Amino acid sequence: MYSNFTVDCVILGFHEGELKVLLAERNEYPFKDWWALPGFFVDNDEEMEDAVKRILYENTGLKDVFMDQLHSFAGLKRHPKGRILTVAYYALVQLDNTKLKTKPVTNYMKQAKWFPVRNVPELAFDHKQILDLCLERLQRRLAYKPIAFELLPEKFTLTQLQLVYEGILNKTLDKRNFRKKMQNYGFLKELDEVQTGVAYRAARLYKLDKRKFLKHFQNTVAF
Amino acid sequence: MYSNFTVDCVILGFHEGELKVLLAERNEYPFKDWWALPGFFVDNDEEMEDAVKRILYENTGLKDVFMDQLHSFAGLKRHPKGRILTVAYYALVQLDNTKLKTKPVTNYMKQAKWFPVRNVPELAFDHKQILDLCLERLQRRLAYKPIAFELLPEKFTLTQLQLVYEGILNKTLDKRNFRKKMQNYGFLKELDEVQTGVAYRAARLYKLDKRKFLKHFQNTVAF
DNA sequence: TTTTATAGTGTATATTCTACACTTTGAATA
DNA sequence: TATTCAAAGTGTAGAATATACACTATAAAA
Repeated sequence: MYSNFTVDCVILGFHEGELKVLLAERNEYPFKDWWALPGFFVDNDEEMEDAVKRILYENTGLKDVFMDQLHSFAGLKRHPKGRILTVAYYALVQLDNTKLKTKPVTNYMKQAKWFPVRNVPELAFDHKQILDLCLERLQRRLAYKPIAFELLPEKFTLTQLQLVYEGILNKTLDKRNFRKKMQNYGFLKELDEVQTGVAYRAARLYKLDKRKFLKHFQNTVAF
Repeated sequence: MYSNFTVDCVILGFHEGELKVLLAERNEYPFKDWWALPGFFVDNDEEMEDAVKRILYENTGLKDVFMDQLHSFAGLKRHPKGRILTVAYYALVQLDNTKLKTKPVTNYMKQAKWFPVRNVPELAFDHKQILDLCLERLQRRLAYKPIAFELLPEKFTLTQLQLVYEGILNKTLDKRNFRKKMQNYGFLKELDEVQTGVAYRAARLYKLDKRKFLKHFQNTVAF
């Protein structure tokens, strides 16, 4: 049995040097045929986080992803059928070519598709607002949560890491300064491995030492 | 008519050099006679923010206060009567001696009282968790939102401002460095007035130039 | 062997952060 | 009116961090 509130998910991935968001094409009124953030009613006996996981799985086939609550929206006019409270979450997934395929659908939606976050079609409900808030939050949280690393595979190059930072911050960064700073933090483990399958000099691979990361930022407050 | 979700308010003020939170003593089951964050069901035709304003007014007699959404809680076990989703907000009020009196009550609560935030009694539901999350958020947001100023009267001394920062960050700061930094930001207007009613050298009064403050922080993201 | 595309690296300057202690002021009071 | 009291107000030197900036190294492909 459904409860009376929904969760909406801003599902983000990083692909081709760009931050992408997964959108679903609705197959139900209101906003039939519009693109929207994947979301649905939470079951009565279901924890919110489990509902988010379920929606994530239905849309991407992925499990065990990083997620965090964003904000709740309950405007009287946000839904044409009357107020429906929604709790927005964001989820960060590690995309690679095999995972890029979206799962083809529940009955209430036609398809899911990845879009560059700064270039999305018009969205249903107040979902554009939710997306914008999400991007703003990510920029802040990037400074103290391991957000960038959740978007990358376990082993990554410094250039990939920089591209993720640039994608979230929406600005370019200086390569040398970026590397210096990251390496000074001391939470990157340099591996004895390099990239494979590239037609040029292969870059060194790194891993995040999450314990050190968390320790580094647990008590870091500005001032 | 009531909707099926509530708002809970972390109402904060600054008094006697300390950050204080307003708690209400419940007069209803569950948790009758326990201290709790003031909160109540949102009316069906009421915006959430208006519900927060209403609760704030009922408890303090104050209007026009700064507020911000914090987080939503919908755990299946948070309320003994079954899941009740609550949207937590925080509100920052300018306390002074005249405003310290709390309004004596609606029928669902016996009294409201101010407590030091780091020394509250055991709280009903998951309200301690909400309060802790609030304090953590405030520490982060202090760096880019005019939180400290919402807790102070329009005209304030630098020492008062420092005490607010210290109260929120829960640590002491160096006086000279604090002043240097604040004055360098350039969003404080030095007034031609000083404190009155003190038995020692009166301190200069300052005002916040909110436009400059917002401009200063609108695009400030770490990195 | 040359080309190509990206990896990888250092330095000088400016800015910000930190630690730290004494003098000034104004009201109260003796 | 001189003294006491309590807080206001102030500067500097050294450390750490941030910024701007351009070339060489490497590996695969042609």
